[in-house]
Amino acid sequence: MTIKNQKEKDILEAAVKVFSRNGYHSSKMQEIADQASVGKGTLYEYFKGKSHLFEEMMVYCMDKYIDELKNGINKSKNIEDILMDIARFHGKFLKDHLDMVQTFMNNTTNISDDIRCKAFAHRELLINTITSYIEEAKESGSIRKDIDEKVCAMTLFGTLNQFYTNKIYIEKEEFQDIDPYPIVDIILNGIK
Amino acid sequence: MTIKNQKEKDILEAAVKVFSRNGYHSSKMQEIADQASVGKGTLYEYFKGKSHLFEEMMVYCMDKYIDELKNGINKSKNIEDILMDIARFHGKFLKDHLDMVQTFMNNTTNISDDIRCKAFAHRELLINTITSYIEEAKESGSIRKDIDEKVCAMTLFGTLNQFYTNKIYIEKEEFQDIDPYPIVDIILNGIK
Amino acid sequence: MTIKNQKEKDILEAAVKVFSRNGYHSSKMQEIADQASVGKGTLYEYFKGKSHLFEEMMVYCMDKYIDELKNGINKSKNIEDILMDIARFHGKFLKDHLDMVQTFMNNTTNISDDIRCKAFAHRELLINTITSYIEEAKESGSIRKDIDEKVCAMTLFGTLNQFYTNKIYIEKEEFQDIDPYPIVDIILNGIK
Amino acid sequence: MTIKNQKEKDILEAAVKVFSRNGYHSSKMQEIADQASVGKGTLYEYFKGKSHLFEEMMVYCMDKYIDELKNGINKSKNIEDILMDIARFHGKFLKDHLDMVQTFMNNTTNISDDIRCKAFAHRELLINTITSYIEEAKESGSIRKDIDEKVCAMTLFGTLNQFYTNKIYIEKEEFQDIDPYPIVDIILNGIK
DNA sequence: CATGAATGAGGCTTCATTCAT
DNA sequence: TATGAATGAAGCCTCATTCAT
Repeated sequence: MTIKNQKEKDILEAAVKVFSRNGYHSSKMQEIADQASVGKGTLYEYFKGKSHLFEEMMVYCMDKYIDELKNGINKSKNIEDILMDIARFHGKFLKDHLDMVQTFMNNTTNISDDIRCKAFAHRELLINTITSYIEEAKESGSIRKDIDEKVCAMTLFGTLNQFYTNKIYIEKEEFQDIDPYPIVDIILNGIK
Repeated sequence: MTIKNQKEKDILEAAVKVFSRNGYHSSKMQEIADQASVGKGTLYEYFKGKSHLFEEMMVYCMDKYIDELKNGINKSKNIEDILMDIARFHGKFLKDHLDMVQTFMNNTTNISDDIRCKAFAHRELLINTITSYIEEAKESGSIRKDIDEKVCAMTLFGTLNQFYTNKIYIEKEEFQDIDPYPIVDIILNGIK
Repeated sequence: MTIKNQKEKDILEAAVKVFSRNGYHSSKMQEIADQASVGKGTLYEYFKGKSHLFEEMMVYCMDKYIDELKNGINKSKNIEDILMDIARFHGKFLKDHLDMVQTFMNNTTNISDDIRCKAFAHRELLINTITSYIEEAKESGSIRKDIDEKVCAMTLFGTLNQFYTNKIYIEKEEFQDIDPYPIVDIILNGIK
Repeated sequence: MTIKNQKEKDILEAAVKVFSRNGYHSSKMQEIADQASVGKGTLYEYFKGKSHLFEEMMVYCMDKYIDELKNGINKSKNIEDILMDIARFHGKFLKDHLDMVQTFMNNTTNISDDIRCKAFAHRELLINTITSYIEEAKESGSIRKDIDEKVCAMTLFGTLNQFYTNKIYIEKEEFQDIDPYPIVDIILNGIK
């Protein structure tokens, strides 16, 4: 997907906001149109329908996440710094784009099989990006050889989501105040 | 919630199946009624409405999960065995009640604020149950004193979900074939 | 209609209360059953269905009204006393059976054509009863010979309803405090 | 309420027809849409829901009645002419807008308390308009000083409704053939 | 006789999508 | 290209009625 023009981007940003606020089914095309300051019909000039808009929004979010992740991580660092970077990046990304990420993370079930599949594929892509960092660290020798890098990425990713979701929704903490070190510590050193 | 009679249980089991298949919004009361082999009106004899049925189903799932978890874990074992037990239990529970757990794990966004809150509260309860196991292990000295047991529980829980979700939806593996040891290994020993 | 037994009467009295409170469509069979302290199914032992129960209730009310009217009016009195008697009786009947009369008066439109016709027929019967009093008074010479007794009855009846409805619903007056003399005065003496 | 455009008016006119035919509860939104030759959804573009449409229709009828009443009565006439004018107007209005008036007059019970209150308030407004005519006649000396003008208005109004309802539904007379003089005669001169 | 659990037809309402302007 | 008025399919829920006990 290439963003054709500013209006398409406006609609995507509006979609991110609205879908994030309400989830897929509770979001109305009218609300997205209002948020984007365009007419309802205009949405259909740029996107085939609601589910298409949702998918495009997911891709848009994904790209943004991965782009920013790539720019935010300094590969030369050691594994501990990399994990902390990823964790902090995840936190910062949540802080800046909370709505996007939450939408992306949570909208897996209450949508059609088709969209659900695409969502999983996107999530996979994201995990693969993290996996590649682990892989490099493994090759450089800073982590054990017998670690499956994908399992490791999933551990990190799943934990971060669980952790931040909890902090946000249950403990109502501010992002800047959340210290991801306990998680990184467990992943690095184990609990034993 | 106490289950008054068999029909109420039938409806709950049907609700679990249908909500799990389609998520909250895509599930139709008619479909749940069909699945339970009762008339549509009968649902309303037992539950005030769709959202009420969903909530009751969540509680029903939670209770089942926690009950079975408590029965499935032998507390006298060492921490490694406990983690493997929890992991295997999670896997077995997914195998037996895949639909329930997935519904419970994923329906967080596309629902009303009210239901979402309850869902988070239930998830919290579940994590607390796992936390208590970690706590005991910590007290018995089998894990480091500086570990936050809740962070540890979240790490385990988030990872297991991520891991199994991936195995099921992406890699299409059978539950009995999934070995959770790599995850337990990371959590126990770290990746370094 | 002859009232078979006490239970049938209980149901009719309950129907009067409930239909009066809520009108035809907002009254539920369950509520009538509760009010009569019988099971919902029992209603159908005595009445074919809701509309049948409504009709029977109307007849029951009508009979009660006419019976009480006949007993309450002393025919030997002069026309002024008769009109005041009818007015006061209407007032007292409203006081004692407000619910019945209001139901009877107002449920003309929001019901099926069939029931509506019966309601009109009942209303006609009621007006005819009043008409007969006017007729006697006309024959006894206490009112003008050129008065159409039915128009007179309708004037009285229509006015009383308008008057009492207004007092009850708009001015919230108590029945015993309502003096119908102004109406009787107008009908007797005119406004000129 | 200001009528925004022709379509809103079409819907209101359709609502008048349908509600009049069937009453509130037996009228279906689909039937109103069909009568107005619009889609069912269009009703909801103009009115929040069924009860809102009903209320707006009542106001629409009221305004129409009062407007036409004000234009149809020549205030300079004596009281007899005024009463005959009001009676004939009521008859003509019934002839032209039978459905509206009947709906307005009869839908008092089978509706929610909220709507019922509004209906009473509207009826009150209508009676007040008639009252004002009586008041003027009283001030001009053409009727007795001891007449309560509101009681008089209610007498006229209640009687006309009773009278015309009877003629239409029981005697099936045509409007143009109904002579309201007998009523006016009673009100003017009394029955004595 | 009496009951009330079970039923399903029917209606209000929502909202994604279309299309004339 | 941009719009938003119009649409109608679809779903939740109510409640009169039935019937097994």
